[in-house]
Parts: sequence; structure tokens; C-alpha cells
Amino acid sequence: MKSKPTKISQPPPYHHGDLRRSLIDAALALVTEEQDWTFSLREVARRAGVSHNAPYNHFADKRDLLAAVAATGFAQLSERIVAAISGIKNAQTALVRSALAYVTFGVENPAHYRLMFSSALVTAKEGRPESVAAAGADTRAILAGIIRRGAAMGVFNADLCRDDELRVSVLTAWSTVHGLTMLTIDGIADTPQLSPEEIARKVANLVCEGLLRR
Amino acid sequence: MKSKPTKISQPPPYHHGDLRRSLIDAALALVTEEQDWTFSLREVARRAGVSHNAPYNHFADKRDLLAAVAATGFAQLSERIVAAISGIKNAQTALVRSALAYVTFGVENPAHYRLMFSSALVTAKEGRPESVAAAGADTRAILAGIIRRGAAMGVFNADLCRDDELRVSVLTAWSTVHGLTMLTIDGIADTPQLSPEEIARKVANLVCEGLLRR
DNA sequence: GGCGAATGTGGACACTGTCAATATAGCGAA
DNA sequence: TTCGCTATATTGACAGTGTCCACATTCGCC
Repeated sequence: MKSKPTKISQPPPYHHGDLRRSLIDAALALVTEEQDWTFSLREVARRAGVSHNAPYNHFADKRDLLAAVAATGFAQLSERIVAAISGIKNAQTALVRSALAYVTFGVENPAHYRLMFSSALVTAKEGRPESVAAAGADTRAILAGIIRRGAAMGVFNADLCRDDELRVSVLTAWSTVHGLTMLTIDGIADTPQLSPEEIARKVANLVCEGLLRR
Repeated sequence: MKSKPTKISQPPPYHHGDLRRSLIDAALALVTEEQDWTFSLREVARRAGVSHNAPYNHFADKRDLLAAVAATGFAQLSERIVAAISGIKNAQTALVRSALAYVTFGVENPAHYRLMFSSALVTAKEGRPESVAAAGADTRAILAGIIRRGAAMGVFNADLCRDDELRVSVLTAWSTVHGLTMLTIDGIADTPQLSPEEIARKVANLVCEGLLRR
């Protein structure tokens, strides 16, 4: 997994190196291997080759570590969406493509995706961790941008230029892809013999109908 | 909470009475109190007034108990939807009302709703417990019925009479309400000052647009 | 060099899910 | 009734957990 070091490899900046990063990586690996996050914090530490208490120097909690993993998930998801729509002019196409990218990410990383929205991150006092909420807001902003542009260009309903109408549309679109992703991941989507991609395309088109100018 | 007993109250059928039911009730109470399901099985037993091992006579696992709680959730949700659309002729109205009932249930019972779709119920070998899957399928069948009727009556697109098209539409509708419920529960829905009900109505109408005959 | 802060270690504690062995209560057959 | 079987509940034990504490090491900076 290492890229060949140019000389000897950089001197580790601290005792371990970048333990914080290592812990996040190890936790993510465990999430994908076990398809859940019931693994112990101690197991994460073992994988990173440190004592069971070392993680507490970088994360307040097990929850705190999971939150960091979740935040990276949103970042990856945003990247995928941006890549999927780069260079596409047509707003409707862009919306469908982004929906496709969204669902695909979820289907390819089911446990990671579920973690991103898990209540395991939620504190009674603080609610969802700030970092995760921010990362999620970034992703939503991308969706909002697509719809706003479509409305400005006259492809979608012109009402969508109004801020509150836009918000509702974004919420609708996000709800649909989020729900579809969840149901698919959970194996609940009663999809006949269609692939997740085909399903996502059909669903996205259906939602677009509701947004189109008429 | 008890309905007044006609005589003295029924003789407990076994050592405890209906412990299975008591455990489910206690667990559900804990879910709503703590807004998650990280409580211990032992705590559930304590609440039911039995030893920490008694639950194992009725449930194989902690997971098994949670699955039972989740299944009751689907049953309640189905009830609510059926009640919300009883006597309504117009298919579009019925669809919007059912969406409203759906989201409302989720918003009123966030932790319970989340549990119903939680990966905490999933086994590596078995996947989602049979009982939960069945209860979920029942709920979906109700949605499907509404859409099918609407298509038959010519309110929705006639293509929806075809089974595969119907399935996709049901999936779309369910995805949207499920996603909306989740995002709302998570406090992620960037809703301005609209109540969850108003939001749900708007979103439902938006989706209906895509289903309507044109 | 030396010092304070950052980082990592080992030990401890209460608590968990689950297993095994044991007790007890209900019930049909004799 | 008594016997015995089965379902149900209890007690005890075990390994493993998250997290707190006191202590050790190492870094960067004066």
C-alpha cells in the first residue's frame, strides 16, 4: 500500500507518526470489513499498533472517532458527485448523473454510508457532531447548486429561484436519493431484476418530472 | 395504563406472566427515553423485574429483542397509514395523506423509526430478521395499493399498471418519504420555518407531479 | 541542555453480552 | 395424588469493553 519512499520515508512527526490518521484509516477498514461499527475501540488501537488508551489523545470518545470516519465519507461523496457532473451543461442530465453517483457511492460503501447518517454519532446534548453536520451541508450545497442553475437556465420551474422553493426542491431531491440509497442498501428495495444504477436512473427521472417547467 | 380488570386480573400464565411482551415494552420505553438502543439487555431485564438471563428464554440475542421492537414499529406505522387514508377516494389525496402520516410517525417516534431500519438488526449470515422484513413488506404493500388504484382509476400514469413500472414508482415514493423522514429526524433537513407537516405535504405533491397522467 | 506540553503506556473499575449449571413452577399421564 | 417432563427463571462465571487515572516517554522550543 505504500508509495515507494523517495529516500527513507519521512521521519515520523511524533511518537507514532500520524496516529490520528492511522486510527481513522483503521476504523474505516473495520467498518468496511465488518459492515458495522460494533468493533471495539481497542481493536482499532491494536490495528494501529498502539496501546488501548492512545486513541484518547486524539479523540474524546469512540463516537468522536466514528464521527471523523463519517466526515471523510461525506467528503468522498461530494468528490464523486462533483466528478460526475463536471463539464455537463444540461441541468436535468446533471441532476440525474449526480443522483446516480450518489446512490452508487452508497451501494459501494454501504456500511460507511450508513455510518454517515447513524444515530451512533448523536449526543443527547450536542446532537450531531459539528464536523459531520458541516460535511453533510457541503454535500447538500452541491445538489442545491445543480437545481438552482437549472432553474436559472429555465430548465426547471422558475419558482425554484425563490429561496424557500429551492430549499424544498433540494430537500425533495436529497430525500429521494437518500431514501433510495438506504432502502437499496438494506435490501428492502423490492427491485425486480434491475441493477441499482438503472433503478437510480429511473427514480431520478421520475423526480425530475416534478421539477420540470411546464 | 391498565384497562380495569374485570375480576382480579388474569392469572399469570407462567412464572412471570407474559415476559416476552413485558420485555418488548420495556425495550421500547428505553428506546424512546434514551433515543437510542445502546442500553443494556440487563437494564431491560431489570425493568421487567427479572434476572439478567431471563430474556434468553424468549430472545436469542439482544438483537433479537430489538428486532421484535422494530417489527412492532412497522405494524404501528401501517396502522397509521391505513387510518389516514380510510374512506378517501382520490388517489392523489390518498398518496399525500399517507406520506403525511408516514413522516409524522417518524418524526413523533424518531428513535423507534431509526431502529426499524437500523443495521443493528442485521446479521452477517441472515441479513435482516425475517419478522422485520415481513413487517416492512406489509407497509410497502399499502403504498403499492394506493398507487395501483390511482393508476387503475386513470389519475396516475397508466403505465403504472404494468408490474415493473409500478414497482419503480412505489420505490420512488417510499424512498422519498423514507429519506425525508430520516433527514428530518436527523435535523439535517434544512427546512426554513416550515413545520414537518407542511414540508411533507409539499414534497409529496412534488413527487405526485411525476406520477400524474399528462 | 532542559523544560513543559504533547503523546503513549499500563493498570484499574464497573459494566456488558452470553454461556453453563442449577433451581423452580406448571402440566399431562399414571 | 405422585411422577416426571418441559418451559421458565436464577445464580455464577468469563472474557471483553469504554473510560478514568497515574505514570513514562519523546518532541519542540527557550
